[in-house]
Amino acid sequence: MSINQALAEAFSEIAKLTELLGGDKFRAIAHDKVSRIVEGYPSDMSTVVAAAGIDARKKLVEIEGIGPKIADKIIEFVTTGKLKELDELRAQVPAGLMPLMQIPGLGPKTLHTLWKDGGVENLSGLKALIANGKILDLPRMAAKSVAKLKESIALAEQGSVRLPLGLAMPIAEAMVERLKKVKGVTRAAFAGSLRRGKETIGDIDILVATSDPAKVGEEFRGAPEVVQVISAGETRSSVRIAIGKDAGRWGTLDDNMAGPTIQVDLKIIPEDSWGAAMYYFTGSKDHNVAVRGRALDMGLTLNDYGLYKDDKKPEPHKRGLKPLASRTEEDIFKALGLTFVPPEIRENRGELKLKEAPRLIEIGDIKAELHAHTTASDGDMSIEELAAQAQSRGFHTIAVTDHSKSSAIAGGLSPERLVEHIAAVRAAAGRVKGIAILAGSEVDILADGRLDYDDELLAQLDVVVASPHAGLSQDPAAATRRLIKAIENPFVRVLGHPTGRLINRRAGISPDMAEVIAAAKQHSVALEINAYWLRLDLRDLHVQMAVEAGGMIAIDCDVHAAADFKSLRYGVLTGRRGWLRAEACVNAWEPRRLHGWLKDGRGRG
DNA sequence: GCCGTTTTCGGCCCGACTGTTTTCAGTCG
Repeated sequence: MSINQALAEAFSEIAKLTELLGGDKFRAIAHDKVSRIVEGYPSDMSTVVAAAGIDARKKLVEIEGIGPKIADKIIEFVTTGKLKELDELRAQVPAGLMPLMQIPGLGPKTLHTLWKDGGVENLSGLKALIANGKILDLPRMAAKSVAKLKESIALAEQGSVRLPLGLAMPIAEAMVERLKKVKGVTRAAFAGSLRRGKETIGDIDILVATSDPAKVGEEFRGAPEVVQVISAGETRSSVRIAIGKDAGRWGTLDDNMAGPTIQVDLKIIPEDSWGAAMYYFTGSKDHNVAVRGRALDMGLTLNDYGLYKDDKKPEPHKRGLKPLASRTEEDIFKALGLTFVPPEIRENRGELKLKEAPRLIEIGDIKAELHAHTTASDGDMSIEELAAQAQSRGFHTIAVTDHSKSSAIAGGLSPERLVEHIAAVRAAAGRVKGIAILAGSEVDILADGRLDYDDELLAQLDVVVASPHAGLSQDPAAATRRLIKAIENPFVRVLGHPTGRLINRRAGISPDMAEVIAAAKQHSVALEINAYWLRLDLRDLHVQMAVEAGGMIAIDCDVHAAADFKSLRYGVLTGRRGWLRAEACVNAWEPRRLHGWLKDGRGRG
């Protein structure tokens, strides 16, 4: 786990413990906010502290949301690996109590009561209190609440993990399409972290504008995959749906891939408030809080119905007040004097200070695929089928990059077979017109950083994608050396799925990304965003680091079958989350520039 | 615990839904 991740978890735990102990709510919120800030911070906090030396405290306080006390805690954590405050808080709470906060509907107040008045110290204690009926003696605990709690416990015991983007997106799109067909519906769309393109999704938010809210609600809650109706109001409903078990290329989901259910929220939106609602429910939370703070500073108030003059009274939309903006997201940004920013970068990481709308990479910009497999290794298309698929997507270049010899399980090519394969690719390139077919290889980076073929063989290739496949549990320092050594090989142009992580399955290696990015820039190597939704590697934060450092990015689908080209959208979303522009993405370059760079490393304009 | 061209103290985003209540607390997003 990265230091930032560890810090984020520590601050989040402090927030939860503070709430549970009945401490200051806003103190808890402040820690929770810092948890998200640290988690999303592009450089390691240990690096920040070390680089600033004696000025570490001053440096940290410059980060919005971090004050002197939090700064000291960060310094304490990165220097000692511990937080005294956290240890003290933990000592006050039974260890078995904290996991109960995962139970939906069970918040800090209720848990506090269960603990102090009901004597509950862990899950079995809670179950016993329910079983013997004594839970009914506690305040605000009657039959319905208890029944709901029992149901929630059962769901929590099944475990839940965030759903990978590539599984959530098709589910949401299918639901939106179905709701669009309901009579009276004028608009339907998904919002939330899915719209922002996050790599994993906690729940799906669907917004609908309709003349018949009741009918949409019924349709939504009555869908065949619904396993639980959590709430059912006039304008909002929440359900849990079962998730299909098809996890794409790599077969059936294992238990860590996805919870058996995911929550889906439906919001019925007045047509006039569509933009305000989309903005509100797209988030992120921290972006929303920052924007609404700005609104308040301007004497305005923003909710999911619109932007209103602030008269210090709640629910302006119910009192007949006319909003200053509400119909489109653009209207709201404009009325607040902000530059419109697309959903993917609404994370309160500097986007609100932009003077000009960023032109981020789009799917239509991608004109080349540099990472694809054929039947020669573990793909299921021939060279020409692959080329035809790429051509049908309007690409000018497709690189054939089958596995190297060490990836035996993926049918990696021996040096002799690679020589034959190169000839086959060149022959196909001669026959197929209208697209450049390049001879390449996805070469394993061995654990010590050596490549799987020698340089004489690599020299015969048009494209070398170097990727780590095995030895993914090595320590960060070794991983950093490994990747940098591969980058330094003069024939390498793309570093494929740099960490080897698989979302919800394995962490992969944790190299010092700043060093890897600097080396890649120096040697004119592009870092890949592997678009396959299980990988999304580089991840968004590292893309942003690379972009800020002036590095190059490749977005590749790691094609094994024709359907894999559809992953491109997830790679592009990840790029956009990292503020990537077409200029820095080699797949968006014109043929001459791309091929020139592949040949001699000089492609940067 | 953080933050500040109305504030260095007193705020801190805002509303829907539920269940237990007779007017609201708790949870969630």
